[in-house]
Amino acid sequence: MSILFSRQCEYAIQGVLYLALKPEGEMTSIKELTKRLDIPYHFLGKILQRLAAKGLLMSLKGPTGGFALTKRAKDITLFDIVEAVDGSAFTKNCVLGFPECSGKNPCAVHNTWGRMRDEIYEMLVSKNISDMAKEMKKPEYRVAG
Amino acid sequence: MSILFSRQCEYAIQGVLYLALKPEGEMTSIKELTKRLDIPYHFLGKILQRLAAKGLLMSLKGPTGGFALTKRAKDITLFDIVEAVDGSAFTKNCVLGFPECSGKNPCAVHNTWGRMRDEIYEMLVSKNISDMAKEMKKPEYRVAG
DNA sequence: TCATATTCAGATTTTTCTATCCGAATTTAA
DNA sequence: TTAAATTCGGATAGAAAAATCTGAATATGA
Repeated sequence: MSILFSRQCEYAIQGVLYLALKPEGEMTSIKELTKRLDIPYHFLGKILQRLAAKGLLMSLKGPTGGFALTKRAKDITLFDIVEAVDGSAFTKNCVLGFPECSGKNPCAVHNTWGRMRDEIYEMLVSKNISDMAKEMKKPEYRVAG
Repeated sequence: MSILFSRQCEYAIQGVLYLALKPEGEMTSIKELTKRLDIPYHFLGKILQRLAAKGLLMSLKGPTGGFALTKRAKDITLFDIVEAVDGSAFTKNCVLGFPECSGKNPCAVHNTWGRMRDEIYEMLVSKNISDMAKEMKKPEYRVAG
């Protein structure tokens, strides 16, 4: 079970991190991505199409075609990806599910969770994709096979 | 979309918080609960049955029947409920979804998220249901209608 | 005893998310 | 020009979660 993000969103993050290690402008095919990461082919295709539609990725058909980042990896944050795929519901909704929870009518963990939510948000915007990908020793070999 | 917990779990928490305001030993029917909280009748029934099976609640059939806490509200934490319904997957899995993420092979937010996860856990075990329910001005009237 | 109000158990439906399939459009390179 | 490799678009299937339905069992009180 996914924790904070939908599975789609996790796949999107993993894919973009992989793309971030590529030389700028080089195209990467879904085929290569799904071979290295452990993600179903057609599902990842859909996800990358969505990211392309949102302007995060560019795409090219034909042999030598594939996907690439539209911006430099330095200028992309985790939050950009999460927002594009899952939206920003987690910044708004009550963590206990009370529909009317708010500052004036707080649930019992409203303030505590508020601080944590801010920390999570900070985590998502603070690091860029380029640094993150390099930080992980071998993001592309994470999955055995 | 729910954030950290499944919808079932959110409903369970809301229900138990409501029960915590009742005099010790008093039975509360699903009917009353679903009238005050905004939760589908039969779904809540299933959830309370599960909590009863796990030993958190007791139940009684017939008129004047219903559900009640088995322990004093002071001795129940949010974590007790979350664990009973959602299990403890969120304490284990990688937040970015990398299947092989671990201390030796960490993803780019492994340590940061680890700290946050611990804080969340701390939040779940630190407060008891009794204090929480009282803290909220009127947990039972949260939902308009 | 009997009508009523409840929980209980299991099956079923609905909705949402995940994943797959297929054929068309596009691009490359021989 | 043609074969091959890719993305694209839309439909479909499958799985999981959420919600509903139905009838049985049980308890209450008149």
